[in-house]
Amino acid sequence: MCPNGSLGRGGMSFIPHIYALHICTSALIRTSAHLHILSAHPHIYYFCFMTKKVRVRFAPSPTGGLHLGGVRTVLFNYLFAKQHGGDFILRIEDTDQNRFVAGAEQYIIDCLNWCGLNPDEGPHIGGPFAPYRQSERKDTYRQHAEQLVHDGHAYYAFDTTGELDAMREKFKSESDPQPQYNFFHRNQMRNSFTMGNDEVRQLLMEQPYVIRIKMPQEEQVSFTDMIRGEVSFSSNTIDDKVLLKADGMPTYHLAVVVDDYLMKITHAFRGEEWLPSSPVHILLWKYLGWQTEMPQWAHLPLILKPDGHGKLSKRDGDKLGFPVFAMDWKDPESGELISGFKEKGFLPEAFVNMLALLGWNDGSEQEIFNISELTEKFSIERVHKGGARFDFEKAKWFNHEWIKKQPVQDWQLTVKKDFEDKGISITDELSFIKVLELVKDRCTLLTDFHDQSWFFFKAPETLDLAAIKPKWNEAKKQFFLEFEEVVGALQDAESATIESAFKDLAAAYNIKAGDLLLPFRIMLVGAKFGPPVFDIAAAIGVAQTIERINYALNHFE
RNA sequence: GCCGCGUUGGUCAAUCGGCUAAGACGCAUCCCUUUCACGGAUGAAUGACGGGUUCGACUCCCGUACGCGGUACCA
Repeated sequence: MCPNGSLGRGGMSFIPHIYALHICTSALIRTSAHLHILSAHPHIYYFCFMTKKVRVRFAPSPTGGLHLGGVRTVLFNYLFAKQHGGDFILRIEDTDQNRFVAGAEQYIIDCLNWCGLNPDEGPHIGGPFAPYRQSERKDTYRQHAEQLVHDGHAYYAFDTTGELDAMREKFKSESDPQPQYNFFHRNQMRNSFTMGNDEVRQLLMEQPYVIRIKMPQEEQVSFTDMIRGEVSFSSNTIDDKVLLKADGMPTYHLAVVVDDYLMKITHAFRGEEWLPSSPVHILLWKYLGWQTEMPQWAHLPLILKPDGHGKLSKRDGDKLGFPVFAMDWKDPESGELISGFKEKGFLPEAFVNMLALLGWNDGSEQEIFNISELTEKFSIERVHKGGARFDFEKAKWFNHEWIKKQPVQDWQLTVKKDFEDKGISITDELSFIKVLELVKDRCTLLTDFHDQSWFFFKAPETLDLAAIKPKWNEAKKQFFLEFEEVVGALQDAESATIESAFKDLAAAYNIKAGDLLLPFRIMLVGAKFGPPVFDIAAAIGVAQTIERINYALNHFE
């Protein structure tokens, strides 16, 4: 399956892309890291194979809650890693000190834990490539940025925000509404291209500066995306991105490349929003001299709003009545609470299953997958290119399927907690489980259990009198009065025993049992819903049944 | 504006040139159930548009339209 030592043929368009990674069975698989830069001049391209352990990472910035799309990115990373016996790393990209939000990192870790997608390495558990927080690796980035300057691939820039704005304003035109800091304009800015060495040295000590990548002119930067195939960009359309900010922190562009290299990442999966800046990253891999180690890229499709346009954002969720975060997130600044799937009543298995099927399927008709089936069947090349609209109804369907599928023991504690929060304390675990078992077919969310079964634990106070009043009469009243005695004298309180006693008595009264069933239900439940009445009567017991009949009889008049 | 990536029912989607175009969610009708559900059955509903290539195109190519993303000292 994984022949050793074979090399790719050289022709530019004949490079065999090694997609079928999943066919390899050993933990060590062959990966191809290749990059080809098509330039006007000598075609330079590299193509090499190496054997190494699969390592993937999820690299969120701790700026708030963990979004659906984020969890799906985690999932795909996780599945790919586990499928290949590789490692899944959590790396915190906290390079923007302005957007840092306290508690966000722990929240992300908690979400991953709830989903069962725990990393093998990360800031909370450490690992051989620690630290895993970029803010703690600050010095590393500068060193590489300086190296790029030294090699002529980057330069110092001293322009202030005001000067940048002025430049953009000055060159703005109909055909170029957003002028870029690039080969065309950089010669007119204040940077180490336009200034003498002495002046630069002087300024370096005196004022803040950034390091920018020097984007080449007229170069096609192409790479093979595991999902999209060949993707190509002209270097002309990309500006000289800032690599190192004035505060000494790297931007994402520098940090991902440096860390992916240092952490020996073999496959980099991220959202599609990164596709346009991928040439910057590819060039950086090349300029830093690491191209043979470059990971294989896969840009995941976005998850879109159910209606309207654009990608799903936290605002849509609460507006449309469904969560967009994995778990409840309370913004420490504003105090705003944004709801999560966990608290909404989702099973983590269902949440993960639903996410996996949003943009991926295994080609069969199967829709319900557990994590080990997903791990076995997942393949990155079957991930769709186009974005998927999120449909909360379908998400609920997944949850319902999982509620029916999972043993009650797995989630009863969650439901118990929900009951307690709603004022019902559970004392008898065993009968609680029986009740859950009885009503689970009619619950799509864990929070539905309360509404579907509270009457097992508490007598109804208000009764739906309108449902029985029109057909209520003295004969029925007499029936129930006598039924109280019959039930009290029963040998056992099994559902079937109660049922036959009920029907026998109905026959004796010459009333159709069907005409008595609804009143009985109203007596026990208060309304027209719930599992079969005799099951309810059996569950609440003889004494409680009699009590409820009595209470109702007093209210039916 | 420019650059990139997309486009099969309302939504998620199968299809790798042979289509009378799967399946699921949702919706409708019926059956089951003397409640509400579950379950079962049936039904309505799909290849953006225009050109090529081909015996044959949803599938390959080119345009157009539309959507999305990017165009920051944010990630």
